[in-house]
Amino acid sequence: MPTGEQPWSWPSVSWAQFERWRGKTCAVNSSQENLFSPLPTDLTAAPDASELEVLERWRREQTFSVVQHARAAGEPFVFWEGPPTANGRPGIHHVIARTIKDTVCRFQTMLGKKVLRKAGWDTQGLPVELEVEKRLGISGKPEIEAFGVGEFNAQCRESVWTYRQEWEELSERMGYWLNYQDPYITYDDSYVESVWYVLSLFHREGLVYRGKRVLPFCGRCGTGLSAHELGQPGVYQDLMDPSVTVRLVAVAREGGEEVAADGSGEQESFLAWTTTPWTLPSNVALAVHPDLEYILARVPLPVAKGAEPGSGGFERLWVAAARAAAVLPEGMEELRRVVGSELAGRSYRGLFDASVPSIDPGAWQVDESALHRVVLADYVSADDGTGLVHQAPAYGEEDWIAAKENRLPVLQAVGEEGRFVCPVGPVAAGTFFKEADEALMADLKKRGLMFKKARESHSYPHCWRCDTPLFYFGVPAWYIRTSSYRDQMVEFNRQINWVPPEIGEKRFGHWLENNIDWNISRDRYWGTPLPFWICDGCDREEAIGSRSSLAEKVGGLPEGFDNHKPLIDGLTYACGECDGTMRRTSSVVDCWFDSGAMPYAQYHWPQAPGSREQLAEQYPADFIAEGLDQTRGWFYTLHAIGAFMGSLEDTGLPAGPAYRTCLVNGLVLDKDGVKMSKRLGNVVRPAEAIATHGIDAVRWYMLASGAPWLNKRFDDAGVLEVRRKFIGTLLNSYRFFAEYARIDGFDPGDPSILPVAQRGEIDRWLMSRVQSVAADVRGRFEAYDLSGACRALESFVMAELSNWYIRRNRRRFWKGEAGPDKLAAHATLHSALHTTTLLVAPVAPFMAEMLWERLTSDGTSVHGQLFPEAQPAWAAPDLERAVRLVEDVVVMGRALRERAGLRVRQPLRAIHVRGSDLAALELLRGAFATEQVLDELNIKGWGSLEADDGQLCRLRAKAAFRVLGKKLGGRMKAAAQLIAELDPEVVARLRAGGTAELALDGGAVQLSAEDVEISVEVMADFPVETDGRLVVYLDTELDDGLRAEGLAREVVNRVNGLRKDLGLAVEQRIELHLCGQGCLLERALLEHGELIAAETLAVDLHLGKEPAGAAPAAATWVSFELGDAPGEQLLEASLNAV
RNA sequence: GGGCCUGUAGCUCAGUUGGUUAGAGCGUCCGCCUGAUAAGCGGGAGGUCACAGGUUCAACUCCUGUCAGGCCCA
Repeated sequence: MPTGEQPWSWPSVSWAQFERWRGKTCAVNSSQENLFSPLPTDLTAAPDASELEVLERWRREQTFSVVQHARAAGEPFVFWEGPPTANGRPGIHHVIARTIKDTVCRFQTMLGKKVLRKAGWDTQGLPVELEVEKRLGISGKPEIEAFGVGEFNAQCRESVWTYRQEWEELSERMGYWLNYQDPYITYDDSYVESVWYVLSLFHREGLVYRGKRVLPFCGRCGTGLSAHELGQPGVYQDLMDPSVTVRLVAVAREGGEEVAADGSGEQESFLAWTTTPWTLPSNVALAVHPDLEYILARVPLPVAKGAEPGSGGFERLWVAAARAAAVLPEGMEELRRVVGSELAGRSYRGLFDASVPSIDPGAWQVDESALHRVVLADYVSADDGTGLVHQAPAYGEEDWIAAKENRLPVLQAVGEEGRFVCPVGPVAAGTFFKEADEALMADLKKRGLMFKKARESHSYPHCWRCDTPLFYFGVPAWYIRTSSYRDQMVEFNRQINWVPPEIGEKRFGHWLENNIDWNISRDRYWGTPLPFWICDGCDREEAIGSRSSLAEKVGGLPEGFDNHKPLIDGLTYACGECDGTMRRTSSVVDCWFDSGAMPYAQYHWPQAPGSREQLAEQYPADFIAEGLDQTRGWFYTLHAIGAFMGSLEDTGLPAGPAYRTCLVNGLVLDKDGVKMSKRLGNVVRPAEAIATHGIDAVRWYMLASGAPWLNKRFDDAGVLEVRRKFIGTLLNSYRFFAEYARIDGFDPGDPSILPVAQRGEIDRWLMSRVQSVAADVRGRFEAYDLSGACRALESFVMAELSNWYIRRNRRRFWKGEAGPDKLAAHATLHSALHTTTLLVAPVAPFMAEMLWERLTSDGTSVHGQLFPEAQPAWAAPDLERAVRLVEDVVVMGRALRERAGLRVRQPLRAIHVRGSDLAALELLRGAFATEQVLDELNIKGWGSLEADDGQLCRLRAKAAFRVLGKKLGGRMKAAAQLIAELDPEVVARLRAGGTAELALDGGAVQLSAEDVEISVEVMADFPVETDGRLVVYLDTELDDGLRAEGLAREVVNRVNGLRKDLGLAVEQRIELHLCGQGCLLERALLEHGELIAAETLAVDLHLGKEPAGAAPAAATWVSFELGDAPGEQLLEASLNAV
């Protein structure tokens, strides 16, 4: 196979295999040996070994490749694999996501589509670095740099493959077909180069800017911490911190000069509260909520103990109305009350005179006149503090956002090492931030600006490495201006088929609507280096989109250059527009950008030859599926990058969402609904679950037990139930079929098999059901309703195929000689199993393969077949309706037998049915339904089968609320009452298509048949059963003839039990000796000998204990007591195989 | 603190554009059937559809709030 022609490469496959799989030559290995061969005996009890054999066959015959080749010309169905990190172990939660992905891909392949399944690995980013730090016993950026970035990155590159084998083994074992021959690996030079190109496009379009990012910072380690690190245990510790409320003296600004706020002579101040006094020198504004009420209060100045309050004068303070009682002393007087928005723009005097350096925020143009004013912010609340929030944007995320909106300057008194960079009042430059609090507070107190001082305990983050208290700090960062095309992303999101829809509308939709610019830089080592060079002279930026242009700029790449730090950091070149040198910014890219760029980078687009064509075919994705936690992760980054890429003409990509359908799965919890964790020891290891139950059962359980997006409790008992009920029943259905098909040498290609249309009703019923179920399941898979498809199949296999068809038709398979009816039974069951096998194949690939192998024996794989479609020619809606009716009647008949204490083996004379539904009665009267009802219930005939006669039951009407509610509205209740009271004659007239008039307030209403639901009400004084539509009762009177026949059936039952106990093969003929005592039993043996012989496969039946010495002397006689009265009817039986 | 999801029988889950006896399986008790079945069938017991309001002729279903569990973010 010339794989080189393909843009992807599969392991090579011989043409013979290829052709054989496509079914062109079936001769190879297609002897009939395998046809209908038994399933492994331990398959049900221990499926693991059998599944491994299927795997071995797939491996040997390279089934995956072969199927992929067979679809190479098919219409593409684009699936993208979200890359896992290989330095984490795969868990049971990965099994559900992979089950979903594999099921959909198998289904689409069975629709004839070409589905590439390129594996991917996420290999860069902080988690990898942390793992390596741990392994090396080093911690923090300074130690990494001391260790050597080159060697550190080499270790990272190695480390990501720690569990690669485990991942690949899990994928293979669970039947997740993924092309691991040619995966995308995010650290590959080719991948990185594509990411550079994508970044260069963002830069080219002016969407990249340098800003600041406020993040928790460890002054000792000199590094910011990620959200991930903040989530480490022990990070948040309770700390006693000062809790201070300070006065910020209000001033008016006139011509740039500060003047007192009003002429009263009383000082007017804003009160602000903080637990981080060290940020006060960096204060730039006060924030109030625009809608919150604030008051200006007149309060007495503090006085010495014992002095009269107010004797020291008064001051005026602004505070949120809701906080006044908590913050202000008693005796305050409210002077004014305003909403926050009215305070906006008021000025106050800074707390310290120090000249604190300001930094360039990058993301906005600073308005210097905005310094030390009141600004508005929605996040302010009156739950604590004073309702006026001190703003230090260099040290707070929310402060930073408010500063951006108000174009505030950013003051930064504390630098990167956590030390003051300038002297502030009593605090010397170089003081550690935590140690400055006391001095700053003393200074404020001395100057009368301290309103209240306390200490309180609160939860504060510490560095997980060195336990140093963290502080929030603005560090330089690169951003993509995603907010500039937010509306486009929102619009494209509406075109995505989210399963379930609310994720897209709400969780993802809201997130997009509140989109903020994407910080793409990380000050780390193991990642895609940002391809941005900056001139150290004129600050000009350039983005470099490929290795070749980099090589051109710097005059050739050094030996061993691998697209990563540290070598790339040394590559500089002359600015050309000034005398400066272009140097790369030191950051690497957020690894989420790597995975979000996989649609392009997985094909090394656009640098690789042919990659443009590949991308054009494989973009956008038809389908992706991952866990809910990817909403703000992969789902977002794919979308954010895709929306941008589609907007550029030169990419040739369509403007629209990057993926059309996104199926989201929930978490997998333990059986008690608790998150699995190593600590609790409740982690389910995939390998163990698979070894115990087999993967098919696990896959089926994952999909069938509730909607995929709901959290799933993984319970062994649930998997066991799937095995016992669904899988067990399907396999046993096959075992039943195969056993008799082999005995009879059934050949599905036998030309004398009757066409479906000429078979009996029960066969046509099953074929009708088969094709209905095929259509239903196909539709559900197409709509990504995977659990619905599983439920439909479970119910079909268990209730209809096995419990109804096979149970009702058993005798046709094992009784009598070959003939057209037996052949039809074989053909019908074969065909039902054949279709069912195809239908379950996407979910249970191993079981399906085992069944397919035995049902067809042509050497093909079920996974290369086409998915079944509805067969309109087989549809028999009347038969389907009839069987539903039969089941209703049978259920009622069995209930009546139960109440009368009459077991089913005892024949009864008659069953009577009354009903309101004339069409139903007509169907029941038909030969097919009659036979089914009478046979199933063991009754000789219909006693009566009629419409109600007003004696046994009465016709009743109930309002059809759905229909009438719309017409009548408020008069519904009255109408329902009147309809319930309608005379039976009126109801009969309605049923016959007539009309009736209802006298309602506000005018009479004409009723017709569709306005009511007609039922029957039982009036009988003897036992009947009803479902509201039919009324059933039995003729329970027995005569000796019926009793004798009942006994004959008991005899059959006992003899067959004997056969089974003796371990006789099902087709084994016997010689049977029976001896009965009791006149009824004797009569039964005489009258029903033929029945007994036929049902027990007795070729020779002898009655009596010593009939001419036919019973061998050594015969073992077994005796049974039959009948209701003990000892009355005694049976002795002996049998021999012949 | 914010956004979102979930809450239905002892357990696991269905429940259609709101429409009148809220279903299934497991478990449990009683009975039955069985020559494929580690299965199946019938019956019994088991429900304040988390709670409280509201809209409506009508609410498990729609709206508001509360509570509980979970996820994501802060």
